[in-house]
Amino acid sequence: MSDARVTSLDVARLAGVSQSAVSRVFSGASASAATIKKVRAAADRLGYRPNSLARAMITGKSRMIGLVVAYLDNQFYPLAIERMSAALQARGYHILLIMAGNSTEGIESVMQDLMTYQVDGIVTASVAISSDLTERCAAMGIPLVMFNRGQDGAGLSSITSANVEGGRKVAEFLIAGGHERIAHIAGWQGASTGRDRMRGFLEGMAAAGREPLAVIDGMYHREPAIEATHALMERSDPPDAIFVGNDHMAFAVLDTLRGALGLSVPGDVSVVGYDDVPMAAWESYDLTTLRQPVNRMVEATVETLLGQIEDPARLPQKIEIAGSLILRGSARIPEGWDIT
Amino acid sequence: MSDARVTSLDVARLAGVSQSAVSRVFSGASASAATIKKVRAAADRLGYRPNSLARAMITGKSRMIGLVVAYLDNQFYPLAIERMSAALQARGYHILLIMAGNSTEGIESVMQDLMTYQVDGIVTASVAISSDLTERCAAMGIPLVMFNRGQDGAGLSSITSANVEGGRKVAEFLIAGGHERIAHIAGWQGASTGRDRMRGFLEGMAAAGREPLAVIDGMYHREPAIEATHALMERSDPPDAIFVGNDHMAFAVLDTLRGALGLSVPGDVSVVGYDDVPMAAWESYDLTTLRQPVNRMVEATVETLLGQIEDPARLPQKIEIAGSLILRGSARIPEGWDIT
DNA sequence: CTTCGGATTGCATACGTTTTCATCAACGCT
DNA sequence: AGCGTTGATGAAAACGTATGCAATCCGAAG
Repeated sequence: MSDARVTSLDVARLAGVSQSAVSRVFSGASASAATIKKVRAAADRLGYRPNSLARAMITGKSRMIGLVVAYLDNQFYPLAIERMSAALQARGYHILLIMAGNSTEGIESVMQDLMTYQVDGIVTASVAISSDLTERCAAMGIPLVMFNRGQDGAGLSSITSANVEGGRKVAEFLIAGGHERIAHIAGWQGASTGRDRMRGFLEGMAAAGREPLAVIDGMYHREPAIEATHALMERSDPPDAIFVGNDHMAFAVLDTLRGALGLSVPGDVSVVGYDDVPMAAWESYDLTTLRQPVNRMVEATVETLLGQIEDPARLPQKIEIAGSLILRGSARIPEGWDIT
Repeated sequence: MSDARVTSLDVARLAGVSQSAVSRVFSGASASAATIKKVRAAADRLGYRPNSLARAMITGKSRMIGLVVAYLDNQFYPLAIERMSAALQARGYHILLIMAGNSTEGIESVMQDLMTYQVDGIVTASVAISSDLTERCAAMGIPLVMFNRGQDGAGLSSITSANVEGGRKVAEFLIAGGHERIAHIAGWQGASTGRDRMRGFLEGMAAAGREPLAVIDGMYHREPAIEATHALMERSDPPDAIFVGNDHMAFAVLDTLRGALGLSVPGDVSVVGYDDVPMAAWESYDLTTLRQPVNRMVEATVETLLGQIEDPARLPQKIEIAGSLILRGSARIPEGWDIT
């Protein structure tokens, strides 16, 4: 009914109590049963809800979390956002979403923006930030955790899957499958995930005395991955297996192998991805891939972040979550492996 | 350096001016060149940035937009979010993101939450809301625009593609292609988009004196669409064309036809989708589909919303944006159509 | 009946900004 | 020189809430 915004003072007047009483009822402080009843009744009648911004001013806690995401092409991120949002909402937090592209200077200003909104914490997903910025966060007492990307600086938390181990598992799997010429279309080498997966892969190969046929940076994008596939298959000694740095690129590789090149998978080439996004299970792709456990990663992210918010003295953590290889139809399966 | 939060008063003291002067410099009000210089210098030294929440309290404008999204499985929504975020950021707005699932009572409370954060406006994407709630928004003077979903209530804005017309176009296309038994796996009939596309489709069929072989509600989800595909193809008179209510379901239909059923597309069955998400252009699917122009829809959404924010007297609008049929390989193309 | 203690309550202040208002200096014009 | 005009500036109020502090109330214990 009322056009104007209704404040705690309006409620107080209608209920015949002081403004502080109203505040106490809604902030859960102690109040007599009688007041609570009167206040609730008046509030319901006026449709009153406390102003979160005013509340944030006084308490110093906005209950908002800044979420900085580079892009959403890769299905992994929408999924992660969905889960993260649910987890945070369940704990009474809200998400201030920022899309950052991948320009470093853009990030800088955007993060500053976030801070002016007094967010209680920041999650960056697949985004690299300058150490200057992390220090600034630390100085302002804003906890920061990097999701799915590590960084060397000491003072910050990160949650990733066990990328090195994952890369190694893939190498072992492909070697066990009897592949002779194994290539790698790597994740973007500017990101720790891409580098770590590659490192693990190379270690796994080396441990068996093997070397990759070739390694090409696919930049985590579709087009470069397609080009890389062509480049690999045009060689005189084309690979009989390709490990691709993430599922998003692996789909492009599969499309190219089967479509433009008319090859059979896994008959001519085995393909293994990384992530296990839902689409990897779709019949058209049926992609063998190393699963990143989104749920557990999100859970850890939220836990770490809120932990640091509630207890600022808590030290930053770097958590790695192990994932397992999901066997599907895009890669030859070694004897006996499917029983595992 | 400083652990504490730095306020305009700190800057004022360092610059040797009053707090109001600092405020004026940062809010763009008039000030002498001398003061501006002093204030800027002091602010830079302290790393001062105005507190957006305090600013919001006083101006009554938080420069935050609430974005309520049901789910992100369908690639159309991540894409839309990405665009919308960019457009809003460019105009100095920020996004408060809420995931709402599809439970009606969940929406209710979540929207209330949004309002306590004093958002300047709300965009709902693919979400239905009670008329009670729209009234409450109106009463609080919070503009609301529904993205990709219409609703009959008079007082609210919505941006959709021209769904009826789109459905009709698909019908005409499939009829022109000489298909004899045309079926429809419809979008969720609880949503206006699903109903409108179906209505247009039926109108188009009727205009040619035809009737659909069958119509099944696919709920906009993958599983129901797969079941519907099986149900259709098990008939004694299976369809030779299927119009699917959106791309997300169409991918499931294609997977099922080609995979489990071993059929050829478009040899045995033509398939047409709706949305034209990027994935529709991928080689594996190569889906003929009716394009929803995301960019223009987002542009219109932002325009409408900000228009209403700046001028509250502006009337709500229902905007429909026409899309065109994108011809690809999943449906037989009528003689001469590809030249269009 | 008095006194003590704990639970409630109201008053006033604080949070960090924008904005109105009055003051003041400077300046051009008659 | 006097006067009005303009532009800059500081003091103070306001936004809507939480909370420390003092006052008050109530019942129970003595």
